[in-house]
Amino acid sequence: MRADAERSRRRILEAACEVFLERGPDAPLDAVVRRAGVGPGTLYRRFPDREALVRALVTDLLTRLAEAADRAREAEADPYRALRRFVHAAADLRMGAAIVVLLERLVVDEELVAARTGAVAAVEELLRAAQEAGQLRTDIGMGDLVLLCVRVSRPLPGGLAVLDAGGALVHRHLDLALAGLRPGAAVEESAEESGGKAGAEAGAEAGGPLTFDQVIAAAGRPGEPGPAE
Amino acid sequence: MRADAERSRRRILEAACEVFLERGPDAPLDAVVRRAGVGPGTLYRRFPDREALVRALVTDLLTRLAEAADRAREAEADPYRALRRFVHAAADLRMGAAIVVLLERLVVDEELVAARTGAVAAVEELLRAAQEAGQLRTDIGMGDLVLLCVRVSRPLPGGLAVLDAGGALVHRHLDLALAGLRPGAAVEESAEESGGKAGAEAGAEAGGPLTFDQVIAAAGRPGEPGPAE
DNA sequence: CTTAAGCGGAGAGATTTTCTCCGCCTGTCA
DNA sequence: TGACAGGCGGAGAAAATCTCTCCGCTTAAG
Repeated sequence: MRADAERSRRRILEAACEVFLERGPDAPLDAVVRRAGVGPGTLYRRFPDREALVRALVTDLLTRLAEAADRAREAEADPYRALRRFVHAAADLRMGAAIVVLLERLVVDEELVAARTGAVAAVEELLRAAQEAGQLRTDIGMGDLVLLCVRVSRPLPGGLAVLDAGGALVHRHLDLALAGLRPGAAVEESAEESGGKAGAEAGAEAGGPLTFDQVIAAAGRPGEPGPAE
Repeated sequence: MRADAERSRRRILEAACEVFLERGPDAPLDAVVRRAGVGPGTLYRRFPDREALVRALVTDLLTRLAEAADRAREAEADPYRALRRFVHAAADLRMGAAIVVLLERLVVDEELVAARTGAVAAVEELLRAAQEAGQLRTDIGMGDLVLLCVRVSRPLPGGLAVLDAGGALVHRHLDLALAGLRPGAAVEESAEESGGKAGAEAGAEAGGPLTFDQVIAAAGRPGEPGPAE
């Protein structure tokens, strides 16, 4: 593959990552093209359709995610610090967030499951180690960790995104969130007094840690719930 | 106003709130119509254009937000519990998140500023009280509180939204985030070791508490930054 | 029972999005 | 250095989506 072709490919993938993150997986490919600063032809030659682009992106991200986890574990002897380093790295790379946005649009074939399993295993290892060392609350599951990452590291809506310039704010808020996961942190009774409005019945079991399987199950079906997306 | 007209109006506002929250302030009004289960005619008769709808929505939300803050302060003697109650109420009503999404699309006239000031004052009061009582870290600003609320209570992207069914998960994660704001919570050195990739220069001053004014300033300008949204 | 306000939906027109084709440019290898 | 295969950007046709109006039927209110 020619050098400039490879460069284009990477620019497209990076642009796609950000665009999908900001505008959802249905964002016009045109927007990707514009952000990448290439012509439409270039995108469609490399990725025949939306599915191909998304698949390439997800595979790439899952791989890097697993690598980041391994690197974090090697770089920090302290289990909590390793976990923290990983979480920050994932946020930097816009990964955690991007993946869940995208997974739902794909038929998850074997290759994808393999990549996902690898990444999850690496992160789970970090989580478990921190919990066993008594440095993290034990009522937190992989699902909680992943979702918290997604929530905190997603770009803010609309004009607020500028606050995140450079990523400094994301890191600040990630640390705030992580602080809530330390064993010392106060735990509130869920109380269930939620107020009159929103349904008080627990759809997902609110009590225990959220497992990763629950997250996968939810991501599995496209637009099933709700009154016609 | 006839009873059914009022009912339609409310259904439209509720639908609009969710749709704008999920798909941004440019979401097709068609989608609002579909979710509300009314005909297009009904929407356009009540709200001549997008601006009218957005304005009605924001005004309504700001008012309710201020009310919720007052109610929380009266219901709980303990300052931290009052703040917590308010935060959960705001999440239930999809408010904090909706407002910031929408404010940027509006010319903020006097009426809007008044409503906003009222709401902010009420919440600021809650925050200050909790901090003075020593129940909350003092390196947290209104901006942090608001943004954390936005981040945690926004609907999850895509299919993951089903995990939030009933709102149980949002409340769980809100409590996790709040736990990170307690005085006891561990504070990390920001370290700035972010990793090679993302720019390490601090766009927003990463150090101190984020003020509400900073948030407003950011929300003020539409799509100024970035390489052509 | 009367009546006017309200409602849902069909659909015209405008806008946006997808994707192809083609002529020029640029790495790469001899 | 020169030749050329592969790559590039962009114009633009075809399809999809979105906005908003008009109209005949329904329904709340007196």
